[in-house]
Amino acid sequence: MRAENVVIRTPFTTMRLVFESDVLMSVDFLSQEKLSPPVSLVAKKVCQQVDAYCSKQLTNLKFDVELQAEGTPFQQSVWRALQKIPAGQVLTYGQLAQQLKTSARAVGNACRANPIPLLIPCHRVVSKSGMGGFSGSREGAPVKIKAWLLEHEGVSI
DNA sequence: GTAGTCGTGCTAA
DNA sequence: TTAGCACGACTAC
Repeated sequence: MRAENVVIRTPFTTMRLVFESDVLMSVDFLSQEKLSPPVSLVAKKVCQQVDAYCSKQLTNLKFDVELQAEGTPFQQSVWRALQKIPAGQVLTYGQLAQQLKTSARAVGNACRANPIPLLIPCHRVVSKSGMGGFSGSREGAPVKIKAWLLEHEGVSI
């Protein structure tokens, strides 16, 4: 299996994208790491699209890259619903739970398990009483990244 | 208004 | 089976 780790810098943080055989497997946010430019055609294309997103040329990210987010059937259904939320629009955990006929906490759990934040836009789901968490955390740097992304898309919480 | 409590749906161990 | 969650509703003060 061909694996590729790409580390790029964005205006909000440094991102690591992990590809396996031209399929994007996971994305994580790093405070600091040596950059590692994309090599494969697919990785280059994704990085260009992330750049375009960051420079507001393409705030509504629709990546034509294959994603493979591994999770339970329930998590997959939540992630599919997340990908349908357009840029600039946010839903609360409760609203999304209502759509999926489940509970807000269950949606939060699925969001926490999202291995590909940004491309699966879990930042567009917020708590009824505030920002909610991001990237597995309810406070600190991840939440600041979430705030940046929402502000970038023209959403104020 | 806000802090505390509990119900909820789901996952992982 | 049980503990732990990126939540929300309800209650008491």
